[in-house]
Amino acid sequence: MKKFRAPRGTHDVLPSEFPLWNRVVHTAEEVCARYGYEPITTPGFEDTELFVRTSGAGSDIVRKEMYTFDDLGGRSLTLRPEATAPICRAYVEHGLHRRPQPVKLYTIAALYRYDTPQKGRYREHHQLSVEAIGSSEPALDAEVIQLYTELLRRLGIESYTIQLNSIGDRECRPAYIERLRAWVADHEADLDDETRQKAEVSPLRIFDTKNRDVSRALEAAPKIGESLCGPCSEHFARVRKFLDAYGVPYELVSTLVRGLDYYTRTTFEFVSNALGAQDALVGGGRYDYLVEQIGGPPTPALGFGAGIERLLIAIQETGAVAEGREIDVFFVCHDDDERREVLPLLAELRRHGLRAELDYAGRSDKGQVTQANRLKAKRIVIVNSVDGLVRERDGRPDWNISLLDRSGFVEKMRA
RNA sequence: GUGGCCGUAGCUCAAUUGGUAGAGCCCCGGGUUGUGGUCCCGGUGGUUGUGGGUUCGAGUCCCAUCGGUCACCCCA
Repeated sequence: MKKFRAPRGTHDVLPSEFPLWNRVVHTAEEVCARYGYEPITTPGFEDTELFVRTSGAGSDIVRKEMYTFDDLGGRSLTLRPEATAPICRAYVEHGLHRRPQPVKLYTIAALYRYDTPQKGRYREHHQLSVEAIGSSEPALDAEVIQLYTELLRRLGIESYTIQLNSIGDRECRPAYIERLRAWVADHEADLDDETRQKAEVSPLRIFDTKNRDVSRALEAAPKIGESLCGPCSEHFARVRKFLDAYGVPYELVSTLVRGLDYYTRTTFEFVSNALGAQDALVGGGRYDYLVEQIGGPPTPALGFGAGIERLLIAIQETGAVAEGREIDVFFVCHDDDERREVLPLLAELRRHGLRAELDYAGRSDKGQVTQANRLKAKRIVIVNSVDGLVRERDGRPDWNISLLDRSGFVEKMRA
């Protein structure tokens, strides 16, 4: 018989992992709600063209990471590799641009990328995506970034650095890219093949190299920051001032770019040394042309994606553990007569919000008590006909209780 | 897609120069105990990731493949 395993790069979230998982998810939802972001859910797959057009044919996602398939009706669909384009699609499709702007949305969803798995990188992973659509205000950039610092604070994650940059817009970036390509052409001898190729496909990313010599050579290359047009430059300056006002520390990284084509102006990443090579806790930025690119009105926007699995790794690095909810009452029964006596009480306790259990594994009396202790039951009720011997977990003396008075029973178990 | 390391019970690991699989934990039962977390006894559980090959014989050697892990690439 073939043994099945979770497909490569995917993983199960087991019950023992849920307390921590839920802590992350619930905290994220609460923080988003306080900042005025509303939940939205989009389909797990979309028209392939949506991602190709927005991420860019030259992006790694489109070139080699999409789970694309034809459905039985001949449609080309793709498991969503990122959440921003789908949310913008929904924004346009449902006329959210007619609502008061900006529209602030968030979602927590599984994303799919066909990539080689390693620590913190999975083929199916989950992201908190926060998107603020319909405003170019620098204060909104600062809000989105500060929101995430607040989430990290609530989760107890302190060891990280915020990297910030601006990559310009369609006014200033094309001219800059021309200058950069020209510089690369003049300095080919000092660069490697990889860098020369990147200059063609994705010129902004040439700075992201591990080659020391290339890196040194590139220090003399023109940087986007020096080439920003007036409006972009002013926007970036105001973003920084607002971040300062929030008291959010950041470092300017002139080589920080994004892998997707739709980004403009502000880009940022939070990096953590707890994560190994995949060190980004979150990545995001502005995408002022994305909405109109998919058929909506010109609509400035920004957002970020934060990997839930990476947050979990970072939290575990802090040594934090989350415990599941304890059992309130565990009934120990010998036979069906006693079970019939107990079942109504079990239902009654549960109806009143208590977590009550009994044995379903055919355990011996001793085994049942062991099980109760294992579940950390606060109270064990050892049934003996219509009475029960109540044993307190905290060591207080045992006492007897009647099983006949239901409401009285609930009262005493709540005490 | 590329490279390094790794792959024995649910978990953590052992198995002398290749000789035919074991321990602890967990789980179940029994004993002791205050019908309890200690202790003692017993039990369930593996075609050694999978498929080939070398050999009288392979967990141990070789090849392939799958998976894990770390790194490159890129990112969450």
